[in-house]
Amino acid sequence: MQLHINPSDELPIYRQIMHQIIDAIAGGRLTPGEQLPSHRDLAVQLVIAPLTVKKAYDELEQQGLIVTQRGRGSFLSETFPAVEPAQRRERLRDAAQRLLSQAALSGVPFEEVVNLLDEIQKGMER
Amino acid sequence: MQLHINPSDELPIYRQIMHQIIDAIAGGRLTPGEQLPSHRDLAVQLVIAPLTVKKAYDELEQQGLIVTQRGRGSFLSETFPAVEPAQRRERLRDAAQRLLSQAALSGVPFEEVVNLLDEIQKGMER
Amino acid sequence: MQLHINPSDELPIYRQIMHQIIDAIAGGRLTPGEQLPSHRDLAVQLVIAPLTVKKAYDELEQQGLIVTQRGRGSFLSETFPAVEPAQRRERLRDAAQRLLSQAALSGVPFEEVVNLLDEIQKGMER
Amino acid sequence: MQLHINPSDELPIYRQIMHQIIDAIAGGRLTPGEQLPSHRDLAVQLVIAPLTVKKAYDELEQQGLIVTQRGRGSFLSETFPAVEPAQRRERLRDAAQRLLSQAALSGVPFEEVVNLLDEIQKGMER
DNA sequence: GTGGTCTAGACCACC
DNA sequence: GTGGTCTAGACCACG
Repeated sequence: MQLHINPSDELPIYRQIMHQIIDAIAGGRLTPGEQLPSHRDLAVQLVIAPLTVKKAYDELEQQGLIVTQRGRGSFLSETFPAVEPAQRRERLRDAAQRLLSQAALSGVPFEEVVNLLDEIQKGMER
Repeated sequence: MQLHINPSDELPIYRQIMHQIIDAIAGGRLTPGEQLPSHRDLAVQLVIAPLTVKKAYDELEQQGLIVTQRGRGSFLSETFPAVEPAQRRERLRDAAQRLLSQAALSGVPFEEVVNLLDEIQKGMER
Repeated sequence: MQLHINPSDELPIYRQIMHQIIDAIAGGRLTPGEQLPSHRDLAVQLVIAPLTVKKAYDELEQQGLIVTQRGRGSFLSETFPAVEPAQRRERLRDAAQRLLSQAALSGVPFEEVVNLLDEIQKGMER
Repeated sequence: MQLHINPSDELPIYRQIMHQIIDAIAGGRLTPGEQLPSHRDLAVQLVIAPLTVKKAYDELEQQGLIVTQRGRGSFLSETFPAVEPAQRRERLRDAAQRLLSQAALSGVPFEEVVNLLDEIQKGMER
């Protein structure tokens, strides 16, 4: 798994890590049960402090996406957490709303947004 | 214009205000040239510090979305700024990526996402 | 609110803090909406690193017991999170099981355990 | 004797083993003088490292709950050690405190806790 | 003044 | 080797 972080991004580093792992799961590039790199290794690879990676792992664990075993390592959950359907729908609507606002403000027509999504979707299935 | 802010949201209050104004523009609920409430009035309405509203207005002005005239008030720009096409595309792709990841993780199929967007789009055109 | 921590306890300091706050809520010594001391102040009071207190607050926030607002402080939630009844019952049974095992092994008769609980219960209602 | 361990529990595996053996003694499912499975056999059964089981046995031996005879195996003590009454009382009070806090936070009334204990107690006497 | 993030490094417990 | 905790201190963003 190859992660890229940008220290000068507005988003905190630990959240960038979280997002990329979440995206990798969603895109099927990480499979359930798979072992993640140790937080120390990943820290070396990304040239950041180990605690920063650990914080990302900790939050993912609290969300139920990964499981950590002392002395063994961190692993992707076998079963992902069930989300309240109502809340899920609500959140998705928010995100969709935001996407369309941004597109409209940038002058990108609705059709192009759908095309863009199609394109990304195909990339994620790879 | 009715705004809703959530002080315990991760997003800073001033950014919540910015987003909602931007969304209102994108959705056509605010029209070019229209006058915005004074930052003091809006602060009273939202029960927050006036400085916080002012910061939101300041940033929007810097982005060229609103124009402030001393002694008269703040107004929506008549002409919205051209955004760097490459950057615009990049940002939109990020937002789209995030939307699809979220959907995939929640188990919402791609088709439903497109349906959701369709639905929202129709609401915004109203 | 007076907290006492024991650095040489087996339980991590941040968990000792969590437990004591949870106990204070359960015992009604902290009321919904009440502001907690800033994590820096509490750190000074307990003579530990601020990050350690912050970690306790962070975990409590993720559990929905407290709410944090940037620049304002941390507050007890107005509404405590609803726990899955099944899971709640399960956990309580575990804890009860452990208590009785411990008592039996120490040779404390069942009646005395109930007396002890009575006594503590009265203390918590104060 | 059937043990169940959970590698992703916060409690170390060796302590999980200790607790379950202690609980089995307290509940009368293990009788004084009885032979325990060899640490290797138990390790195979639980699919964990033999060293981990050995550590549990070692600690139990140090506490005087089991006796190990070289070449013969490990056995439950015939006489359980006397625990410092003050310390015993202190520990029990802690556990009871925690139980009541948990119940109060979950909205379980005191009477139900006592009922739950009654129920378990009857199960243990079996 | 508040919380939010990050660092560099230490020490421990576990497997 | 792994994760778990804690420190002391820095810098930033927010209200």
